[in-house]
Amino acid sequence: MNIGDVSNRTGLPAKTIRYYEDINLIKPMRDDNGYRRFREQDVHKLSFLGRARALGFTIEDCRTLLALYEDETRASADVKRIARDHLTQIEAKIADLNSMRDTLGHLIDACAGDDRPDCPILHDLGGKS
Amino acid sequence: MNIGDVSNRTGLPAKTIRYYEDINLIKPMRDDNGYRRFREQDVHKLSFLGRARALGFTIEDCRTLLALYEDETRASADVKRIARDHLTQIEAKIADLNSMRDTLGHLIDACAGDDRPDCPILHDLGGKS
DNA sequence: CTTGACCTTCCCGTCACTGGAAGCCCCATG
DNA sequence: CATGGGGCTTCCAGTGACGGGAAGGTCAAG
Repeated sequence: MNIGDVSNRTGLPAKTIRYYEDINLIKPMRDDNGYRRFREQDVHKLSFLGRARALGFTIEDCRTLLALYEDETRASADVKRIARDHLTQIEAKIADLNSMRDTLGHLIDACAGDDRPDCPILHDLGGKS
Repeated sequence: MNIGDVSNRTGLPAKTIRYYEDINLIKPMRDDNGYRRFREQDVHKLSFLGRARALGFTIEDCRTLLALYEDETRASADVKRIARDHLTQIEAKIADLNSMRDTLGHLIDACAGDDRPDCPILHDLGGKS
């Protein structure tokens, strides 16, 4: 299977697949013409990576998770710890964004949005004094 | 005022202040020894930028907002549009993160987190088949 | 034989900084 | 007057996770 087929099957851009090879997440074979040749095993790994990335795990987390996935003697506690740490990060980000959304929402509501210059948004950014 | 004082007063790292000069957000004077000399006006602009960045506006948004801030003939509608667009982005990000949090939360709850290898998190990442 | 779709590598750009090196400037102390 | 330490300068490189695009090799169809 060539990279285009793998891209179609996994939904990952070819660029991303090459990148994952660059950083040693996958090691596809090579044909005589230099083309990458992917086995089912590679496609499976890439699908795994796609799903892990979609859950927001960093590439380094993905690397670790993939290693655990392939380690029959893993402890699920190790996986759970990574996931929990990541969840904590996500929740922190959500909190940040919620705070921004609230502030911004109030300012937008207070702004007339017409052709006059008076603007509570700019007033707030300029200092609450 | 030197960059260190401005950093203390605005809370922005000196590196960031230099960067903002590099990209023409501010134009501090220079002393004979080459040191940047900041006026109150510069400090005020930097505080504005710090608050706008804290609300998650991109640098380019900040540039536009600063220009509007200094334009007495602005229309508040222009400001409001930028803010609303940004709010939309924030809400999209929050939705993404909430979805990640929910999925991840369920998986974490389902994972024993002990020394056995069975792990619903990895199982899910490996494909729901 | 040519066209056009794939594939390859390589390098630069993204965004908003951050770290660090090498070197100048200024003030206080011995 | 020398020295030491902190502050300032510029410049270069790295971050994360790719994406764009150039230059060129490969392959199957018409």
